[in-house]
Amino acid sequence: MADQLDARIQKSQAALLRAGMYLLSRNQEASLSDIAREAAVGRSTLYRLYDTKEELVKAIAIHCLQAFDEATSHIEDEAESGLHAFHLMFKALFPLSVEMEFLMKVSELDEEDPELLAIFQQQANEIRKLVEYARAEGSLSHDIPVDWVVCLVDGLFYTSWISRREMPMDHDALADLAFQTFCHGVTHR
Amino acid sequence: MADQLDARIQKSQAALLRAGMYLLSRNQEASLSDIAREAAVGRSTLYRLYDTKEELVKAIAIHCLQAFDEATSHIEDEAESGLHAFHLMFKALFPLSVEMEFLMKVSELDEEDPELLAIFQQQANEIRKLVEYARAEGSLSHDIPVDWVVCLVDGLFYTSWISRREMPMDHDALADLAFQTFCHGVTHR
DNA sequence: TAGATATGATACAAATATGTTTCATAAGTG
DNA sequence: CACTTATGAAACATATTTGTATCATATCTA
Repeated sequence: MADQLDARIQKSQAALLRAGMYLLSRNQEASLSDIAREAAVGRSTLYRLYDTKEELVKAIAIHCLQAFDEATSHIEDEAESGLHAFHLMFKALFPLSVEMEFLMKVSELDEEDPELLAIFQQQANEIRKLVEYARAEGSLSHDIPVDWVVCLVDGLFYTSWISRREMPMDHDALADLAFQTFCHGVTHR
Repeated sequence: MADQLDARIQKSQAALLRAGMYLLSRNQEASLSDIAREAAVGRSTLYRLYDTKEELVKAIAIHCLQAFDEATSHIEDEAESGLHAFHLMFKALFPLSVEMEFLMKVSELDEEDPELLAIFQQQANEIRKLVEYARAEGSLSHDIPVDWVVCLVDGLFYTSWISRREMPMDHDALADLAFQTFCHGVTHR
């Protein structure tokens, strides 16, 4: 059960996923020609590996979600509390800013494909479970709805990647800021 | 100096701005045919009033920014403190969710046009001034950078409009939630 | 090394979007 | 009401993009 794929295919696929993620996250209207050029791969090869544009987008999205899963898989074991899990999550996911940006844009666009939708919802559900755990733990204020907290997590992801355009900052420091904001807001105590 | 514009032009323009704002905020790839159809206006008329697609987008963006200015103009007088101004701002701007969504998407896309860029930066600057005022007032924590707070405001706008997709909620209640989060985060005190 | 297979270049077809022009008709204006 | 002007429909040209097919060449595998 070694890798069944030709080395050339693996290389092309990796290059296309990377280029597609990069270009499409910056500009949804990027063409397949653009992506092939950025990947330094012939346009024919792109169409050979992905029948349609949708298929490429889906492959990239799945790739991003896998990266997320890998980056967060350790949290379950390491987290000492529900709140701590959020801190670890910010630290784990902020470095994946390109993946984050891509998924944010695609998740708005691609509401047709049931397969993708299922993965998105699964991802959202994991955050929701985290929120509910922290709430049950007594860490979260009770007059704040679970739904809002779930959205706030996404909102802090968004905050972090727009802030990286303005202030060049360490991913880790950004995660600390987001976590502090999440817990206590930004006012003087 | 009465309105120099024919009533028909005014009506067409208003319909096109509205339809364009609506469709483009949901899907950046909406075509001019789509927009004309949504506006119940002939495609020829669209091209007569806006030479290019860029011009239409710019007109919509300016329209949105004007709406923002109008909605927030009262804050300067009414705000009793720097923090209170943020609360008023959330209350004033959250109802403009379509305008907000449009501007967020366009501001990422349209980084060429200097005129638009200038308006965006002016808008961002007003938020920055608000943040700096609140900081000088002693309301904001000193170990949190001004840049982060500025981005957080945008992030809470984002949070609010994704939350409206999941939980149907009053704009006003949403603004309260955002303000509370801004001030104290979401943890139990 | 020999055979299998992925690749890039090219040409091609079809669909779609942008932008222009024309003209009879409808609507506002004075 | 008479006149001016905006409108919608249609035809048209152009550019871009998607997707397919072919074929000589380069690269991997066994």
